[in-house]
Amino acid sequence: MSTAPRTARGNRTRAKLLEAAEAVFASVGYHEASIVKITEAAGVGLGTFYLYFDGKQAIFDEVVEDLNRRVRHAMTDAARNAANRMEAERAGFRAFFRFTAQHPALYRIIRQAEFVSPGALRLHYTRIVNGYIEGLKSAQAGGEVRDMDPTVAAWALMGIGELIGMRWVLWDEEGAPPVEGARPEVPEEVFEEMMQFIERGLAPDTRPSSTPPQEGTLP
Amino acid sequence: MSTAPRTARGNRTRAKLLEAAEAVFASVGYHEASIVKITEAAGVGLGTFYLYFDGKQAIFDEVVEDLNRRVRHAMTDAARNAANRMEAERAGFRAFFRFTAQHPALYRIIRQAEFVSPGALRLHYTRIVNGYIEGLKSAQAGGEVRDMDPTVAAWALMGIGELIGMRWVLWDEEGAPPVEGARPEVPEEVFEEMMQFIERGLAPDTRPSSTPPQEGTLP
Amino acid sequence: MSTAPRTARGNRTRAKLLEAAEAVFASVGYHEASIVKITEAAGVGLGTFYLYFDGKQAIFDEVVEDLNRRVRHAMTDAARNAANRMEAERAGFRAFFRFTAQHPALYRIIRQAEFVSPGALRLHYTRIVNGYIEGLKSAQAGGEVRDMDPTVAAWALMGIGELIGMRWVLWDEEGAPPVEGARPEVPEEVFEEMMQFIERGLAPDTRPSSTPPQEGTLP
Amino acid sequence: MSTAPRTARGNRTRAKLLEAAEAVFASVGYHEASIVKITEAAGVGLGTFYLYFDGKQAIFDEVVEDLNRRVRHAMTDAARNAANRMEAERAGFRAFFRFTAQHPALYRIIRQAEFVSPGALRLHYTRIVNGYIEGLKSAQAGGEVRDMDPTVAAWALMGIGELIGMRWVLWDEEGAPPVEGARPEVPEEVFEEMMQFIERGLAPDTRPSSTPPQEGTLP
DNA sequence: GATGAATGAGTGTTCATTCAT
DNA sequence: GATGAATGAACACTCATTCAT
Repeated sequence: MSTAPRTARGNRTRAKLLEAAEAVFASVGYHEASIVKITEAAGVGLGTFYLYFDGKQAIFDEVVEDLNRRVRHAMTDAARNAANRMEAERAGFRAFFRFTAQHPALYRIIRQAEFVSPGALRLHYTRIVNGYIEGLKSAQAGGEVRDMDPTVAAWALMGIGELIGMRWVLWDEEGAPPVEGARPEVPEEVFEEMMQFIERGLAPDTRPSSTPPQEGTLP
Repeated sequence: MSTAPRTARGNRTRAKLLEAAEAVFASVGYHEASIVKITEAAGVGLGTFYLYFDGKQAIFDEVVEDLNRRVRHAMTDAARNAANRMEAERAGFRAFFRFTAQHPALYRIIRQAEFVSPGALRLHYTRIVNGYIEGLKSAQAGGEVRDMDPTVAAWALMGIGELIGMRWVLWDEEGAPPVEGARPEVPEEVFEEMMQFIERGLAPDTRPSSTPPQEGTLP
Repeated sequence: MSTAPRTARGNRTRAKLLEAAEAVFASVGYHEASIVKITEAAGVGLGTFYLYFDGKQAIFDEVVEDLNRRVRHAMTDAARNAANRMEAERAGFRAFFRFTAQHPALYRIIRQAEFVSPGALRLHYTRIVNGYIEGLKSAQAGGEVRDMDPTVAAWALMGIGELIGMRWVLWDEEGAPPVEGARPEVPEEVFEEMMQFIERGLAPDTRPSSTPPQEGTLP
Repeated sequence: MSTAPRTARGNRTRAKLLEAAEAVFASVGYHEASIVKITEAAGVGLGTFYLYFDGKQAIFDEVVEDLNRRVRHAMTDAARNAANRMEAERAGFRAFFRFTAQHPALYRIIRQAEFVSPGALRLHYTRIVNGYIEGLKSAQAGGEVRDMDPTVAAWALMGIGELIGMRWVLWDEEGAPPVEGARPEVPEEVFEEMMQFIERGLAPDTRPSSTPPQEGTLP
């Protein structure tokens, strides 16, 4: 059974392992990632691994957890000072793509999780989606978003972000399988088109018939 | 080196292997799927496998290829007799979800492909997206869809379908990781909400300023 | 899951492994015996082992079973043509020591079994003891052995054989730990002393005072 | 290299380790017993172990030594105030079984010693047997035991005690492999049958026909 | 005197692949 | 065309031992 580190040195070792694991999982995937590769990348002995983690699964779960926490923080931080809901949405998506660009691990690891750790996978998506849902609800309360089921909308947004990110952040132009390292973010035009699509999908109805006040301005 | 079957018996054997492989990959994933499991499921000898396929990767690629062809046929078939573009879109999505429900393998196998066979993964998405793009282009020509970049729209649609499908088709309610076997399709309300979202996102502008005829009705 | 061999070649391989395992277990003990050592001794590939046995424990159990069967056969065969019970006992013990001399594995493996496979250990002793018990019972019926609890007597005999065998068959004079290879049997004087001890322990009472009644029935 | 403790505190630590080791070896066997388990059971740090013992083997040897000393003391103490040789024998066996019941470790550890520390094993048996031999010799001098080779007799007694003890002290009725904890001693009937067997095996010849006094009754 | 983080050789086991039948 | 016995590289994981603190 692995133990939490009790010393500063132990804390450092554990962190090195976690970081190395993220990199290795991201670059070769869960199954090709051997403990030896991880410990070598971390610069520690093989046995050391088992001082801090119960096994390959365990560190994988922690990596997923960690990435999930970080991407959500990145998104909420970015959305914090937005003027309105739509600005917040844009900021959130930008942060998401930026994070993806800096941590390609996110996608690659999450996709592996399907078979490796289904629970972790669901938790990951659910947490992000829940963030969307909350945002959408308050936007609906403020009249900024039309009255649709926020859960459906949230999953739709998640899907849009996921595949747009995959296509424009992860896939290098017509190239080889993506590897680690920083990547360009989503091109501005693409981002704008995507946001237009989302905003229209969520926009409240503006049918003239439903806005009597304007009619009052008529002569 | 594998050989194309030369006899009718050989054709049958090859088909049995392909079918078995799909089932095995879908239920336990690529890495847990051993050649022995596949040949046992197919009811043939272990050595026979290598008469028809060059290896595990090779049969995996063929399974992906096969699934991709089938899901696209299902979608285009469904959309064929649609009255207009939006009807076609609805029919396509429905077909996509139905196929997913009947072949959970689709998702599960595709997600594995990221590391196993990146080329196959990209081909899969690209082919479906290309179908969307074509449809969107012709809809734009007919004025049914607004003038946005059809590629961005296509990837957005793909993402929506992917995650809505994952959430409502593959995940059993609050439960264990999805396994094989047929599942319920997406609930009607969810489908409708999703389609509303998409339709609004794609709908041509109906700004009064751009529709002078309406202005003429004013006094 | 291991499979029974289906071919003659497979049968040979399995037998080679079993024989090699007996030798390796006997010479270095269960824990030091690695599968590699066994397969090398058997002259087969490492992976081949798992075609025939489920693991180290499994082959160990089979080796114990096998040794047990053989030692019992050796004993009953030897006792078969004995004139009377006591002759049978002597023949049985001689066979036991001879077997031990030729298969030092017997002792060494059995002693290991305590922790490795307690069930196998108990079965081993119980089976041999049961043989003794039966023999003792019929000897009692014939008046050759006094009326004591045959189970207690059987375990006592077992113990005598075990430790006399250990001392005179397995331990080379004042020397290093015993290794494999044939050894001298128990010296004749020791054997004779031991049998005397046993025979007296089992001999029926011959007090004249206890049999006069029968004599009294004579005319 | 381990050091003898120099302080009272050190003495206590060493004793704790020895006690813990006996318990751990007894319950899981030599190979499953890890130094960590022992130090945890002793309530000391892992590194501390190597302050007092050179390694796993070394502490094992000490545990064997210790158990051997204690069982012999138990036996000689019990036999000390016996009226005659046979009483002493009975008392010794009783003490042996009682010790076994209270320290199942004895058997379990001894059986492991075969491969772990063959020297320790031989020393253990030899010491106990030597005690028997001495006792038998003096009994022979006193005419209480017949004139047989005392070494053979001693090993026979050892064997009887060993297997009767194993069967009735260690094996719970028809049950699972024995674990630690106190156990019932050998049932009285069994003990009595065993002693009868031994006494007859050792008893001096008392054939009336061979006793000259009777001859004197002849005319 | 005491500690526990670090190490890496060694183990059991799996499985894609080959090839003689 | 079909088979399955044989192979060995590769992996996750354990644990006795060392040593800096």
